[in-house]
Amino acid sequence: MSNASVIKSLLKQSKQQGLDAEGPTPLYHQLYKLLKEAIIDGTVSYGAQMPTEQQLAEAFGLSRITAKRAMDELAAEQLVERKRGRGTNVTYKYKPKPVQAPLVGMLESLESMGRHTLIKVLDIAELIPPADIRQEFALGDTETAHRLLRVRSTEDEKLPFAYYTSWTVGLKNGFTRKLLEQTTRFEILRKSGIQIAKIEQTLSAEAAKPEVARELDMRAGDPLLVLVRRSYDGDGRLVDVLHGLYNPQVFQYRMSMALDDNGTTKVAPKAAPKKQ
Amino acid sequence: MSNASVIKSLLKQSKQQGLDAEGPTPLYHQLYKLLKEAIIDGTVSYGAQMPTEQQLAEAFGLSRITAKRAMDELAAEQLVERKRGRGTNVTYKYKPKPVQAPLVGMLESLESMGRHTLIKVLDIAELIPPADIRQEFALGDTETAHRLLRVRSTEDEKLPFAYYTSWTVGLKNGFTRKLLEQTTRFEILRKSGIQIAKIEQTLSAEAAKPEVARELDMRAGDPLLVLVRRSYDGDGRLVDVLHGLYNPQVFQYRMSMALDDNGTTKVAPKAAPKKQ
DNA sequence: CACTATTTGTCCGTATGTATG
DNA sequence: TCATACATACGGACAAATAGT
Repeated sequence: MSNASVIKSLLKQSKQQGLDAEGPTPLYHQLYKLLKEAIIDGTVSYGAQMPTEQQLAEAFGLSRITAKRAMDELAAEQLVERKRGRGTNVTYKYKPKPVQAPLVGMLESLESMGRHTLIKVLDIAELIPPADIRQEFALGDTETAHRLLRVRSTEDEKLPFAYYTSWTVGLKNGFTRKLLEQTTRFEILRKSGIQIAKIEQTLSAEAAKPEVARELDMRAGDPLLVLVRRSYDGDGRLVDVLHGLYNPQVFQYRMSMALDDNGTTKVAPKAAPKKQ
Repeated sequence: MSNASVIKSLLKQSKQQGLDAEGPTPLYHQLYKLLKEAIIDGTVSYGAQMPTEQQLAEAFGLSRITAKRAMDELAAEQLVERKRGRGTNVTYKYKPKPVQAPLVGMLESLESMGRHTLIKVLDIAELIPPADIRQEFALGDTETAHRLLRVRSTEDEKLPFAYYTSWTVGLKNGFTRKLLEQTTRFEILRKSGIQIAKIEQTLSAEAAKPEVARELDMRAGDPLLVLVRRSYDGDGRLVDVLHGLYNPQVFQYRMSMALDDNGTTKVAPKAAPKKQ
């Protein structure tokens, strides 16, 4: 029996997700959901024979009718085909997501990726920052800083994938739209006499706010990859805070490490927009 | 009427989540869940009066008995207190999470952080992987791999912050619970004759599925930081795929870089659970 | 004190859905 | 397919506690 292993695999799965006879959701629906997942994610593949009603009933400890109903629901959605005397076969074709193409280019820093991406400047302003930012810079209640709102997208597909909010102190002339679209922010700082000596980066995740979701072509509440980068000058003073919000569908942060025998690591971070 | 606004808010919520009379899960349970969320996240606060059974019934278009049952379930969990003639009041105290403190400790790899954390093994199984994993390992339709489900939490506060799913091929004896709780997975691989020579890590973000949310004490749909790590042996063969899902409230990935004049970087990744 | 409105508690009868053997 | 048991959901009716007039 080739499907003996299939049943076994499903059973183990059920221990995790649990078929709960006590819970409020009906058993046939729990089983249906479990089977559907196994089909959708390709655990049982196209054309494969599903377990029989009898086998399911025994394996999960339910009656045959309950197993039948679960399978009927699958059939109603055309995920399987049922034939009297022949059994039930999967008719859903699992489509693997386009494999993550090996990353192009290699970038030392998440933000300095001039070539194949496009920057749109949403806003340039010098204003009083919110309390948390003021505290980080140790600014007084009325002191100002330069805030930038920008969106980065792929040049070819015009697919927006990053939303940046940055706060900078100690700028003489501020930013201009033209400068920002041509050169990097890093360069502008350097020309303004500010030399970055150290950066601290933190990666996290958060839900997209509506205004960000709109710009990134996502829905509010969708998960975002978050990069917070604090840049310090030679004297250890914080001069810039950057919040980068990335659509994880399009952009991922990637790094590769070679291990020697001790387990010591050599790290080489890379990052790039994925190919669709 | 002071609770008019509460009802209004709940109704809007219901349009979001939707009370579905057709669906398989019973109405009283759907309503119960909706109300519970509103209480847990502080939408209706401690001591506040809940809508009456009559109001709920009208607002959601159900019978009083159904509304009553939902409220009774809340009372059974001591989330509310019910008194004849007086109504139903919230007895759950919403606790806002304290502000994130700076990180402590330093770790070479996200997974090898033995000291101050605790691992719980949810499941050990040898089963047929879903198609995407099978493809990565180049496995046939019936070949199996070893799957581990684990949860990592802080030792002191017992605060779960990471949910690991890992797939491993080429294991002789599989894993045992005892081994996993004592030594690292990395060690077990080494003893099984598998030497890891290179790893590839990708950081991303995704929404929490219900079974993960449950283990991490979060809500389904909440954003998670995702680490996917592929480990290769000396011959460049993929031997292990690890999916780490991290609660970003508790855990962040941090790295620090020193810059020289050229902009060349020396990277030192660190990661640690935050202090509450 | 009674009277009333409000709100929950309890019970009935009925129809439909779920699950078993 | 059938008979059976139990859960869900509805509408209605009445009782009991509470608070205000």
